[in-house]
Amino acid sequence: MPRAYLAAMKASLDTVFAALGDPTRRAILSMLLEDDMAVTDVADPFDMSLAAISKHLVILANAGLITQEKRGRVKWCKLEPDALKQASVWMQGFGQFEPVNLDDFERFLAAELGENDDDDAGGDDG
Amino acid sequence: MPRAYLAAMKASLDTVFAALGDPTRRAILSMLLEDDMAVTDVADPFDMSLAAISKHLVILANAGLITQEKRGRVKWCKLEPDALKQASVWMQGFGQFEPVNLDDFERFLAAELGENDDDDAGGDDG
DNA sequence: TGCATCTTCAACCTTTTGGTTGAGTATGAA
DNA sequence: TTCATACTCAACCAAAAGGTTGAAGATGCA
Repeated sequence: MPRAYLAAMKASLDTVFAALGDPTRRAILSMLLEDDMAVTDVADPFDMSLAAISKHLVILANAGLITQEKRGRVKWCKLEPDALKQASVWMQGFGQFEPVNLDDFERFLAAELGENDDDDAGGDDG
Repeated sequence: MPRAYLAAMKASLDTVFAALGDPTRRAILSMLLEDDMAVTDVADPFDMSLAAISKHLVILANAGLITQEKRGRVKWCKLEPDALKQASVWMQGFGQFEPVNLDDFERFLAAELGENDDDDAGGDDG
């Protein structure tokens, strides 16, 4: 098999993309965009046991997408966006996309919400 | 749950990232970077049945990452890099990465091969 | 010490995923 | 028509993923 294909099969990309494949884990990453959080607080908005969230966090940590640091009883979770970089490089290699900025990201989120979220009555800030 | 998290859970992102989570499927995408291919030819380098590859192709097509067009007996598979774009936007929203160009991509592939592939004697350029 | 809190572990369950095989369909060629 | 090629379908299987529950460690507090 040609060598570039081996690179595409690299394990680290594997763990990153597999981690991103689960919607709960992507939601967790989005939450951590705003601030570091304790495991309990990460779990809070989800309709799922703490143990399940704990497992998701292990998967994210193994992929390098977050780090966890215990201070006292509390284990703090921190987003590590650098781990996304190699995956991003891989993806952009395909499309030669133009660079994307935060504006694009926010517009993207807004568009997604417009499609999805019809219980969002009002509260639209521009 | 805050609205941005819902966006992070969007189904289309889900299918794209889940599709990318499998190393065989990423390898297929890499192969299609070079040229459109028939299903049989896609399957050829893999140590796996044609039926298995056929299923992978369905997953890639459902994620919008490829399209398939039947001409005669042959079903041609074509890379659709645009589907990667929204995933790329999502990822870049996290890191505010600098734009990446094809050079970066190739350097990335080279570095991966350096780590992995020790039958690669020489060819190390800084 | 005793108790509450934060988190993980272990055992278990169900569903999904990724693979196989053999048969079946569609097309092309002789 | 007959045969070969290109691909998919259906049934099945094993392993992995994602969830649950209850118990068990750590740690902090009174």
